Amino acid sequence: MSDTRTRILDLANQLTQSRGFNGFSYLDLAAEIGIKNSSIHYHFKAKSDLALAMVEQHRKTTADSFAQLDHQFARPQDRLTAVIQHFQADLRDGKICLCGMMAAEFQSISVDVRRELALYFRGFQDWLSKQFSELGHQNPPRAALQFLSALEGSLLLARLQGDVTIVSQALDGFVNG
Amino acid sequence: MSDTRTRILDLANQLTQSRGFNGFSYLDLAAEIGIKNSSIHYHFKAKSDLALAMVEQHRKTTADSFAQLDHQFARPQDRLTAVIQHFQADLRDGKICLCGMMAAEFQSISVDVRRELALYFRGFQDWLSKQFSELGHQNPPRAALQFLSALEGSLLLARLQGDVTIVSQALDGFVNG
DNA sequence: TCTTGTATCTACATACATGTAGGTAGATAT
DNA sequence: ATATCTACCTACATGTATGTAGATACAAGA
Repeated sequence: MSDTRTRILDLANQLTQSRGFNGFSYLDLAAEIGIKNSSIHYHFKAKSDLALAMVEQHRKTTADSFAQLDHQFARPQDRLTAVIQHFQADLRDGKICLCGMMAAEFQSISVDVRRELALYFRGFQDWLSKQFSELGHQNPPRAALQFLSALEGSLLLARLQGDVTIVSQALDGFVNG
Repeated sequence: MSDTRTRILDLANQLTQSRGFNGFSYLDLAAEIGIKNSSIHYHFKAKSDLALAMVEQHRKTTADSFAQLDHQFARPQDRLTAVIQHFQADLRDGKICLCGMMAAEFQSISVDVRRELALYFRGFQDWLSKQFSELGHQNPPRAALQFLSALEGSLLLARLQGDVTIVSQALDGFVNG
């Protein structure tokens, strides 16, 4: 895999997180990377192929991150806190969850990408569920869904209001009391 | 105010809720209404004017709806349930919260529209806060923020997974237990 | 050396989005 | 009757998005 391909994916990731997948073009990518837009087509024939590659890659790196958190922190609360801080860090650059962004663009994406997105959220929810299970919650999958929903929604509100603490406010019931 | 202007606003509302504000064009509006795209410009000089008019109108109709719920239902729980059912009804047509959708498109909208969106969410949160206050919550504004975040996030997840019950699952802690 | 693959390029095709300029037809007001 | 307003129109300008066709430079393998 060429370095250029990686650079395209990374840049597309950033732009999707800030502007949405429909918020940038191959011309934007090409200009920033310093090649021609037809060269982007060489790596990703259609933009929908780029979308699929992005979500597939993001699913994998996210799974890795979860595995890493599992052995980095002994307490589930600390893992959840780390997750929250991760999203807050992106938020400071105006970036929100890649897959949340694409979920908002649901109508314009292919069924392949939709399926991949659904798998991402399922993986996220399953991992959260394990954390709440360890914490002794009576209904871990439910708690996981509530955490995930609150996270995605609060990211939208926090960015709009320019206040990253909105995310922690929306989620503090899960990691504390 | 002409009937055409109203039809434009209504259609733009529906399309924003399903495809996002950047997911339709003046040509789409014109084709559906049966006029030319330049006639849309007559009513809304620029697309950003349309955005502003939409959010302003939505703020007003939402405020009216809240006032109506207040005297239609005696118990705050019933009002919250009605709100949830309202969003679930839209969801069955593939439509999610107008302002949630536009919040996701944050980067591409003008500061005027951003301010109007922020006012919408503030109004929503304030009303929710009153409900939780009546219910004896210890921190009503916090509960309101959590409800609102979970609502917006669960709409994205529910639409992606094609399961409206995800919304009630994400919010049942607020209206029950 | 010849062939194949990789990564890029130039040039073009097609479509759409956003708007502007200027005209028209009918209603209303003076 | 004349002037103005409302709501629409045709025609066009400009820019952008997505993508294709075909050429080029260069490296590696048979």
